[in-house]
Amino acid sequence: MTLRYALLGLLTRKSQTGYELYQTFKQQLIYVWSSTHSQIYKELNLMEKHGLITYQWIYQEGSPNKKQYTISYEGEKKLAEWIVHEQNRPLKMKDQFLIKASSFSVISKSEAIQLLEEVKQREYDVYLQTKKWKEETFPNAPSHKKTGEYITAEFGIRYAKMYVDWCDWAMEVIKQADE
Amino acid sequence: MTLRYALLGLLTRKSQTGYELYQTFKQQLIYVWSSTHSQIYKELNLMEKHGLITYQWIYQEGSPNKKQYTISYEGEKKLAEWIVHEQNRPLKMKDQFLIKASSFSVISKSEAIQLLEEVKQREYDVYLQTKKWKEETFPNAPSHKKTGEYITAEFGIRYAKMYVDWCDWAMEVIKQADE
DNA sequence: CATCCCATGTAAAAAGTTACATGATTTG
DNA sequence: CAAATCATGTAACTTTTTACATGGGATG
Repeated sequence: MTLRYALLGLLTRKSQTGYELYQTFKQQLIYVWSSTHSQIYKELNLMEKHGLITYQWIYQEGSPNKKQYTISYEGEKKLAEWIVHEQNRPLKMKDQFLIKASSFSVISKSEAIQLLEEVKQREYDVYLQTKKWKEETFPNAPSHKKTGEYITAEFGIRYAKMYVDWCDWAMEVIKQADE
Repeated sequence: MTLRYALLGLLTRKSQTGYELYQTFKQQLIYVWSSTHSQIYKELNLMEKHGLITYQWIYQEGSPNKKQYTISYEGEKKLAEWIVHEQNRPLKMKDQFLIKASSFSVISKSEAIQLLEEVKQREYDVYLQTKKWKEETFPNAPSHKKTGEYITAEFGIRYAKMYVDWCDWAMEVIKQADE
């Protein structure tokens, strides 16, 4: 059910298509919630049937037509209710690389360092990209209306930065460890 | 399949039961990989059938009997192979609270701050607990044999610390935001 | 006296992933 | 000329969650 509220939340920012919502998950919310386009399209159809959102077809020449979704009054009411009253659940992480890292003792030091180098690069790219987006989108701290977007962007930046720094630290630890 | 290798990795540290493995996921690996006991018991049974692990019953009086699993040579070989050659997948996060945070504009500033305060406390507890465990378990940087455990513990500490600091920052942002 | 801990499992339901499907336009 | 982007969807499959099941011992 959380996906439903994640989508409702994004639709309070502006009316948008399933495709755009998916892009936001991939680009701005990787450290918040992950989803796939097939899941999002399915959920949007259900949400529309439940009256939480409405849509209108936008006809385009050249590009495929698209469905622009708008949150309903009912949807906004349910969202606010959920945020305040739904019991908090612990986060769930699935980080394949950290599973590998937790077993670094079964591979060589040089192989471990190479894997860390690759992941560091990946996280550093995310860091730069998210930081750039946040600085362009919010040159100053925004009003309460945009706080949600602002603070989650900052979370992403801090997460990626923490990951990069940890990679550097871990490589040093491995280099200096006794065999 | 990643759960399988996560379990194999933990079994390289020492022979242990499904129950103990589940405790480790809950306590030491919350920011790495999450799983449930039902999934772990099922996977261990499959892994045993595939010859990746073996087990022996340990009979106990008073407490229920338990199955102690040990990684096989085959299992260790498959694990090392997987770590080096399995293609890296991007991490997948499911953080219900950050979904709520991303929609803070639909609730009041005071409600948002209360939610942040609760989550901050939760993360701070994890921070203290993980830090204590790491300092007790590794008074000094360990040899390569224990690097995996050491660096993932450090990751957990840094993650929880980052989360706590971000909560403080976010509360300030919300307090100072225009309505 | 209720709840938690230990310890293992099964079964049903929900959520999530991957592959298939279409097709014009743009980019390298 | 291959691949990526835009745009939506379905179907099969895998993974994950939740509930059910058992039962003694310890804790509050």
